[in-house]
Amino acid sequence: MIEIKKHFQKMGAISEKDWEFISSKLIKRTFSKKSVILNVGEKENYLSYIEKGIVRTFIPREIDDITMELAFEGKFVSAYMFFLTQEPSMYQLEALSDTLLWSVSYDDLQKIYKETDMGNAMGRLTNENLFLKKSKRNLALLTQSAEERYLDLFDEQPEMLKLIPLKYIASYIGITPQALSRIRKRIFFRKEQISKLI
Amino acid sequence: MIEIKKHFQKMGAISEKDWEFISSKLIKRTFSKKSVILNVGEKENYLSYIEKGIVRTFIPREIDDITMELAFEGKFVSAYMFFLTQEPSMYQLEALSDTLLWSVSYDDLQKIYKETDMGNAMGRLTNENLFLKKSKRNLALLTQSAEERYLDLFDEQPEMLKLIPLKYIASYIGITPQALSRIRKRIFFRKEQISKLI
DNA sequence: ATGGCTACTTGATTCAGGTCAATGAAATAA
DNA sequence: TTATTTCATTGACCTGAATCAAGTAGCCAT
Repeated sequence: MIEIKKHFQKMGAISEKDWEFISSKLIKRTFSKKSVILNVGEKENYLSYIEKGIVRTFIPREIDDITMELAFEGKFVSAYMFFLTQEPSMYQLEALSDTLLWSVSYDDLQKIYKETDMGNAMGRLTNENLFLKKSKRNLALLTQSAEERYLDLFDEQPEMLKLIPLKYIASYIGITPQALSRIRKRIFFRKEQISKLI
Repeated sequence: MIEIKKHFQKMGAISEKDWEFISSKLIKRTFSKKSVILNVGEKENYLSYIEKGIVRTFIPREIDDITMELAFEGKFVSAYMFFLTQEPSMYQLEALSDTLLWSVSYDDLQKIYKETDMGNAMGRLTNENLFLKKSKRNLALLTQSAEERYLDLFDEQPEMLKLIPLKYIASYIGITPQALSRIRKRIFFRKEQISKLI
């Protein structure tokens, strides 16, 4: 819980009183590897901070899921779109490894917004960050090839990606596992060609 | 300016004092059709409410621009990603028709956040809406075909789209004008077939 | 250990959409 | 009004990634 406090303090000072109120609303939740955190059709009642683990957000489909998000330690996770609207979630959330979350419920978050001084400012800044993240993903989907998106993802999350099956990564960058396999092969051969020249 | 006040009042009550402060920061800006509102490389200093007109946000490229957003009357517009980071904008903003904006500068908005009671709450809610919009676009890009995206856009913005050249719509849904032309033809022929059956 | 999953790779084929090029139709300027 | 640019359509061809199908390799679980 100390971690999450630090996260907020980076955004601006929190009074002891506010932190006491906020922390009293945080619920500790644990999930074992491969367990479901949220099912499709359910209401997303939580916004959660990942203390430990990896969470995949996806739209389940018969043949091929669509991975919307891969979230790592130190980040927030939620079917946030459905958390905000409180409509049934189209997304499923799943722990890709043993996971520890600190979660705040929708109602409690509204209380935090109302009753703490920093609540709305924190909320605004958190939303700004989420907006930036979505915007970047959007930009990538519209301007980059699948290969570029794969290489960028690798730059950003080198170690974490090793822990995630390739099929989820493929789905996240918007292609099939087969296509990713071919892209990886192509990248590998290019690297070989270059190393021969040296 | 009355319109924009109404927009905020929908989100929650504003005190007269706060509204006075906020409205004193609003700058009226007008742009004639086809004029540039923001150039690439410039700092995006404004978040603007569109009282009249249509604004296109795009990444200019030699052959084909990439249209990131089409914004209509009653909505906010900004190269918001670069407004938030205050980094040079990758986006260009252009008026597709004669346009009237009410703009607030970055510094003034920070003052509004600090000095009004409702500022952060408004900011949070505005950011939530922007996040939802981006999320929906993301979802559409990942799950729908170009044809589906075109039909959906048509459902959402039937009259406004008539005022926009097809090439911008094509670019917005992520395809070339040629591809859109073929999609439209296909849709048209399908409609003909159906009407023959009746 | 071994039988059954699941993940990954590879090949063949198909398809949506891109690219290049030409033409017609509108809008804008002279 | 006519000239010029811009926009939309159409055709021929190409390409990246999807789909279908088969095979291999690692990973549990009994």
